[in-house]
Amino acid sequence: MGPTDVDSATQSAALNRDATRRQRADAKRNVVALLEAATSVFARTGVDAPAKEITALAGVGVGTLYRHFPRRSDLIVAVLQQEIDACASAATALSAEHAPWEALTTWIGRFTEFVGTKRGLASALHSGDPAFDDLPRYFMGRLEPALDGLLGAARARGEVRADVTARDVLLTVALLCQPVRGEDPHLNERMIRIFTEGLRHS
Amino acid sequence: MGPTDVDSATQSAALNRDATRRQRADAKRNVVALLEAATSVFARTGVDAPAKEITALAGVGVGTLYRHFPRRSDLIVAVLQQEIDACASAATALSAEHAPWEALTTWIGRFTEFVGTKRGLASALHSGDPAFDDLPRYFMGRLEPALDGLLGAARARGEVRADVTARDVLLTVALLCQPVRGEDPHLNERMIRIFTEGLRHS
DNA sequence: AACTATACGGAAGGGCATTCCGTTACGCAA
DNA sequence: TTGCGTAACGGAATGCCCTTCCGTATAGTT
Repeated sequence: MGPTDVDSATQSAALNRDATRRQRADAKRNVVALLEAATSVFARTGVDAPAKEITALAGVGVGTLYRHFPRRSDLIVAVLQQEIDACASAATALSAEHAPWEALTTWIGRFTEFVGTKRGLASALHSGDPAFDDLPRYFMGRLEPALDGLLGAARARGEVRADVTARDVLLTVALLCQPVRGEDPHLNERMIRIFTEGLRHS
Repeated sequence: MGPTDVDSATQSAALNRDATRRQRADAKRNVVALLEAATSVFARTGVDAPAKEITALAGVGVGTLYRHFPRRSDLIVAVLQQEIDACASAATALSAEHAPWEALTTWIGRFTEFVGTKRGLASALHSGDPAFDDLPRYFMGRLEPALDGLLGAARARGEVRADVTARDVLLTVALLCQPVRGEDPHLNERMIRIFTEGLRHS
């Protein structure tokens, strides 16, 4: 995690502080520590991990966590921001390098890997919990336009049915990425491949 | 809910009591009250509803709930049993009345409606929580053979790709049934239709 | 009517999320 | 450099919910 990422995460976490923004050095350090701890814990235990586990690893009190990330989703968004952004920009790269259909399927694979790796991201995204309201917003805000480009190109060539939106695909794949207990981990890839196949045919 | 259903639910709840099974009348009454309350609460709040809400509606103590349904899934299974069974037997009826492909897609529609209506069933089905272990077991035990018949018939005619199992389809559709906050409710149907379309094409 | 196993109810125990507030220490200004 | 105002800290306290446990009540039998 480079310094740039940290800065942007810090800014998003501590939303618009007033003009004379004096962000104290210790506060900044703690935000970084929390983000690193959360990244590690989310990867291991999933996004539902107890808050205490994160604060313990970061070496701060729970109060500090809640100060910087009032809602759980704030923390999750901050952790995932970089990865979501990377995924979004992969779309433009792919569309430059590949034919539309291939770019589309490759990107879906990339996206699948991303969501599937983040335990619980998908279910958080679709949970009814209002605490996660911001996550889908950010997620969609970045990825919908990205996918829309790929989808539009393929559609223009008649390679994709016309009645499917980027939003549809994003939501579907996100749903299909959810790991199923006791099932072959490749199940999800297979399901997504079948769905993708369905995209061609009206 | 007829007396037959109650009996079967009661039996499943109080697993193999010994030969001289004396099920007390008050116990039976309470089981019925709990099932009715749970049905109502699940429909309103979802399967994650606090246990207390159910016991309060049933007019019993929490201890009574846990006696009859030691794990949460026991209660959910009991509530859903009839509907799962109905869905399973619809499969044989459909395969008798329709051509394989049509029977298959019709049944998937039926199944979609069933899962989609039950708030939280899908996520309970896929939650990591070991308390729900029995639900997928029962669910699969009943529905996998049912769907397998439909799928096999369609596959025999070359109307379905060979590399897809009943289990795959069941899990996928169950995932795709999950309602997404703030999205068109028809989204799910649409996603499932696209997936189904993908089933035809290898 | 007495007896016994069954079942009841809710208090107790424990975990986790979130809030609150007395204490700490950063950073500016004199 | 020193002192002050305030951002920020930490963790105890609160509250919700799940689950267990056990003293009490009662159905059903003799």
